[in-house]
Amino acid sequence: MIERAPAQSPRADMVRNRQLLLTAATEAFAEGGVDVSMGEIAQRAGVAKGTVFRHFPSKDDLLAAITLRLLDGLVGTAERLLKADDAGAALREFMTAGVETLTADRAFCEVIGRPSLQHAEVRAEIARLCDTVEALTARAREQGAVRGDITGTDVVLLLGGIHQTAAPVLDQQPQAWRRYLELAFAGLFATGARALPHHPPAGLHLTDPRQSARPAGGSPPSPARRRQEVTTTKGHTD
Amino acid sequence: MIERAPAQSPRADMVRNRQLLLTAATEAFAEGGVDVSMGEIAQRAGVAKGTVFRHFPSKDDLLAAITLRLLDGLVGTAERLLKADDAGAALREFMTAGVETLTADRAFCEVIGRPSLQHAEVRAEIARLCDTVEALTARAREQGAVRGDITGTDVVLLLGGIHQTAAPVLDQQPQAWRRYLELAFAGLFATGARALPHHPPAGLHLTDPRQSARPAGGSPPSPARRRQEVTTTKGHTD
Amino acid sequence: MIERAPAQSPRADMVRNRQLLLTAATEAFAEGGVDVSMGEIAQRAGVAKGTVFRHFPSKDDLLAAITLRLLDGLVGTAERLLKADDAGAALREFMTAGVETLTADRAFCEVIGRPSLQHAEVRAEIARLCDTVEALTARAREQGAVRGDITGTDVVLLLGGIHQTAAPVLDQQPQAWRRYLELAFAGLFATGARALPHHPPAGLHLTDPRQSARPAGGSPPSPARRRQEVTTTKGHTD
Amino acid sequence: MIERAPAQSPRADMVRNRQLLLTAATEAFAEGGVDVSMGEIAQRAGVAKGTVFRHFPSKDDLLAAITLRLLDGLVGTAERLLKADDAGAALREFMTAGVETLTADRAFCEVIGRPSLQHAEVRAEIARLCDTVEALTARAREQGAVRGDITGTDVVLLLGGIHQTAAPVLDQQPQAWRRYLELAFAGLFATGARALPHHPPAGLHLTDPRQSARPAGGSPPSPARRRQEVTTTKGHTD
DNA sequence: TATGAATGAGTATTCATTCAT
DNA sequence: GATGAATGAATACTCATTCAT
Repeated sequence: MIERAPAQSPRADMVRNRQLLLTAATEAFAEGGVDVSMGEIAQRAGVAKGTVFRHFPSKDDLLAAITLRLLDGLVGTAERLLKADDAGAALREFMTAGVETLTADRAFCEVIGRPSLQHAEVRAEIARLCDTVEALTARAREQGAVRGDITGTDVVLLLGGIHQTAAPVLDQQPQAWRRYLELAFAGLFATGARALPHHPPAGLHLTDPRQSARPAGGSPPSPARRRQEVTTTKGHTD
Repeated sequence: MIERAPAQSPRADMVRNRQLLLTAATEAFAEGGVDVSMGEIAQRAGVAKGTVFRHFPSKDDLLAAITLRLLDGLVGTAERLLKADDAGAALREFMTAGVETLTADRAFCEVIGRPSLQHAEVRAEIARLCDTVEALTARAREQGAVRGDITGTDVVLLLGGIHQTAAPVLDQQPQAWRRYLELAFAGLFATGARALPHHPPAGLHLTDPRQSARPAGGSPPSPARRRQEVTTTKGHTD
Repeated sequence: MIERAPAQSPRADMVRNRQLLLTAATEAFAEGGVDVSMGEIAQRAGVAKGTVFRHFPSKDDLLAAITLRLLDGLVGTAERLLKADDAGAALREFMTAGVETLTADRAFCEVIGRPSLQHAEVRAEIARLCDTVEALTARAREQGAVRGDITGTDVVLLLGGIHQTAAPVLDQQPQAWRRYLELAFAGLFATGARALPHHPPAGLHLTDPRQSARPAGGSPPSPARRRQEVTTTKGHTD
Repeated sequence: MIERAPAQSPRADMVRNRQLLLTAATEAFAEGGVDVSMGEIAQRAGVAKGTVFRHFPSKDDLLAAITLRLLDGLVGTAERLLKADDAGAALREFMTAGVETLTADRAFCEVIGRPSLQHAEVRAEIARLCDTVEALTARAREQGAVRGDITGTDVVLLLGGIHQTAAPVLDQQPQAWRRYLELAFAGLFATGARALPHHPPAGLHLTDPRQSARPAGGSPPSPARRRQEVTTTKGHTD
């Protein structure tokens, strides 16, 4: 109902809308977490609700797309830093970038933090991130810049942990994460410290959540659950 | 639907139900986060929905009750450890207990992590926890067991951070948090490390969420939002 | 579930649905009073519950829309009659139309009758009605057709009163209101009668109900009451 | 659980409670209308909810009991006035008392106004009231104090109408009903006025609402409706 | 392709009523 | 008889998703 400039290709508009949506959704989720409604995102992007669903068949797909963009960014950063001379400094820089990213995006944390929220693609990208960061970490280990028992997966996991440490005071002290990042560095670079217990996680090669059903005591998965398999963890029963 | 012990007084059943509810709710929230419905909790506890509301007039009250139990436990632990000789070991023990507690309860983290989810009582108890832990930390500092720039609030915040670090692999490796706890200790006890940047948070003396409205760019607060001021952050639109 | 005329634009259906809803709601409220549920209205209109809320974001809005339609009709009638030569006859005609309207709609009375049920818009329209009717009445007074101490607000109030007089026998004698209307005329046009006591109401310029809390003796306003500020007056306890 | 003074007879307490309840309920309903909850009434009376139900098996029964008391009062007043010399003045006095009673009790109006809210006993008492008032009116007619075409049922109905006229301004002008009562007198006593149209209602000998089902278009009476047959008119659907 | 109206399952919460103590 | 805990149907309202235009 609103005219659009006749763009170069018929697809130009679609591409534009996709960008608009990703931007709006990133912002919206960042501010409000995964519970922000599709309607609000549509509105922020200035498109109709139907358009959101044309581009992303479900809310989960949209969440996945956004998360992937962020993960890609981190992977890119890690890859770039792989070329730096000082591997310790590179690791520092990567982690700083990583925590900053998380701090800006609440939804990202929620998605990353809950296995049940994850798309296959996201899981794959997480694996890629872990691999790249493992390379980064390996170099730092070899250069003696980090303690020897630290893995790439540790580093990736720490990103979320450091962010979470500062999260409760985020409103009052938006930079507090820097404090806890430094504290983590102190641990990470404490080459003389006592060895870490418990073997390092094998990576975040998370299993498909659909296979790890309710551990115990739950009711059978109601049919109404079918929709929303991924987004919601709302158990329910009735 | 559930057998009942032939209790002596009508209160006996009520007490039992309250316990049943707290247990069921703790479990349910731990598994599914704060979005688990009251209906599911009722069912898990084997009572009718109305019974949940008789015991906890609103979902927030239930959440608060659960959270308070956990916080009380932590405060108790901290108080007990205040009497230990070795303040460093005491701090270690407190943090171990703390992270373990968190690991058992996802909702706890969500409630603690989001100022907007908090009851006045919960905020008060958090303050109390911070104070007690500050005392614990002060002793450790004085004994030279921890670096000098660590506060009690730092310690409390770290509990959530350490837990979060391991959370993504919780299903596969339920003990992974021990690894990151030790790593945190390495940072905390690294007395020679470089000073932490950014002054320590003043405590978790969180402000009343009703005063810190949506920061920016949001949609106008729909009137229907009025309900549920505390629990939900769900935006919506259409 | 219901046949639809093959309309030209998507709006056609929407308009139709809006009409369907207003009609169904008017009927439903007329029969059952304001306590009829939104679900029943949806069903009567042959639409889903969500559709009702798309058109009228809350029950109050629906009630207000219906009431406004009726008020508008009355204002229109009054304005038209302002041009008549015989002001007394015009007033008679207006009142006849008014009572007839009310008789067709119970909810209208409940909404008009209770200050606490009112939308700002409804209050404004009531004020407009009073003003127009005051003009009508003033002319009748000047022409000596009505007693001198009758105001427009009196006339508007009488509409509800006359309707109410006949309401208990509405089912058995749907035209009984004509009898009481005539009786009211006899009072109104009784120019020689003794003066009315108590000064006339200043108009129905009702105050915002949120400022006039429970007068006395009540229970403390439960927080859960916040929702539904307008529609319900349901106290509760337990 | 609370000791009570060992009253004369074992029933003394019951009688007391019944009074307490009737008083509390009258007040509560007067203030809040029929939607006040049984819980609130119990609380106001200082008894437990169960006690309310022991005395009045359902909310309708309680409502009926209260309404009967008021009706009884009116019948008593009418009977007393039957002995007065000046029948016109007696009628005036009766109506004044009647409207005043109504004005003090919102629930009474709701119950009287809606056939569907009525108990058989209430209907019988209304009939008795009509009869008594008919006698009162007949005397006034015979004395030429009222116009000849006015019946006792007219008078009873007018009570509600006059009250309703002033109801919308009740908060601001609690005495406004006197104005409309006088206006009604002017009509009633206007012996020279034109004859009233439409034959007078045969009385309020209302039919059992259960026999006059939904007139048209409604949904089938849901089984869940069975309870609450009288009180609620809440249709519902889903 | 974009739109936005319609859908309908889901949520928290209320309240009359029942029943064990 | 009194108590108050438990019940469960009902209600207003939300939101992901579908589908006609």
